[in-house]
Amino acid sequence: MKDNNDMPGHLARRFQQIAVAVFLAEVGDAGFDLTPVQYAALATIKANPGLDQVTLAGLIAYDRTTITGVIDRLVQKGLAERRASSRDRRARELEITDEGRRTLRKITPAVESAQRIMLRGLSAKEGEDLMRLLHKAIAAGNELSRAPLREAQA
Amino acid sequence: MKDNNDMPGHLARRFQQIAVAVFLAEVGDAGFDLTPVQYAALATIKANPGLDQVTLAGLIAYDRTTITGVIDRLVQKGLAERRASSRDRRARELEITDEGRRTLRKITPAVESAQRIMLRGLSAKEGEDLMRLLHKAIAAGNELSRAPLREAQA
DNA sequence: TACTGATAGTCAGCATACTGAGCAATATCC
DNA sequence: GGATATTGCTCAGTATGCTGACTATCAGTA
Repeated sequence: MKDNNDMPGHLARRFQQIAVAVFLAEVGDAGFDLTPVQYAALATIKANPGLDQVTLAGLIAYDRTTITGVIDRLVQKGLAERRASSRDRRARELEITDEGRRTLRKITPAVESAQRIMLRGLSAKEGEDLMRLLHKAIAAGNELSRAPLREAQA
Repeated sequence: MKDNNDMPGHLARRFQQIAVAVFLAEVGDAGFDLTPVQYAALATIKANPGLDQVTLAGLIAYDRTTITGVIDRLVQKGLAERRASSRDRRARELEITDEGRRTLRKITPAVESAQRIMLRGLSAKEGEDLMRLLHKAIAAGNELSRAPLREAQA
């Protein structure tokens, strides 16, 4: 019988599990309390000032019902702001705060360190291969989840 | 600046996200309501009759606080049973039911189909490479999460 | 302009995952 | 044998991530 540990789905779960643990440990050691999900959202808000929640969700492949809570927590920590949009009264425009910018800058080393640690069992070439293969598999499966990656609108 | 989508942690999250969606879709289409996590637990109970919860958790790298709820749901669906252990009154022995065995047998094609679909963007060799690299990275990071993989005790 | 459909966001509910705490039972050490 | 440490399990609390439903708003069209 095929072992669970030989199924790609199970490997995906374990790699993600380790990745999250490593991220939280590194960022925590650096003195910050930010999850991988919150980090990605904050970095994307910084890179796309004034974007709305649906666009943000698309850029990082989060479900729109998940992004609500993530932003709630970023706002509550004073790292981001949520404003009503002037062009579309349904939408909320997101901005990073100065505090958010400071936090992003300070945790960057920890985040980069975490990415290295998750690949520490692999050579540089193997790490690149893994990234490339994950990219390729993800691109092919992008539309299969409820929260696919979406390019920003022009 | 490095894009989120080039970080291994983010790729891990996306691959897992797609893997879960594909699994639920395939198994759901086959007429069953079982999550990837519940499937792995049930298959492992079947392969190791009478094991206790901590051992089960170790075999599939789940946290011990997570396994409680997973087993609750398997028991509630009539797929597994939880009995007091005779040797250790703290422990619970787990058994698969006939219904659980039937379910496992019937959903196997859907589970296998799901594993193929998650790799559909890759050639056979690329799929093998991805599995091998994930294995290697996971082995090196095993102890970094709160729920590492553990071999069964002799 | 009124109708229709689509879109932005939220909410309730459920299932992972984890932290940290606690209880009961077992194992170990003196 | 009794104190101590460890182990198996559970629980409360928090954070993703999803389904499905709902409101408010917008866009397109008859």
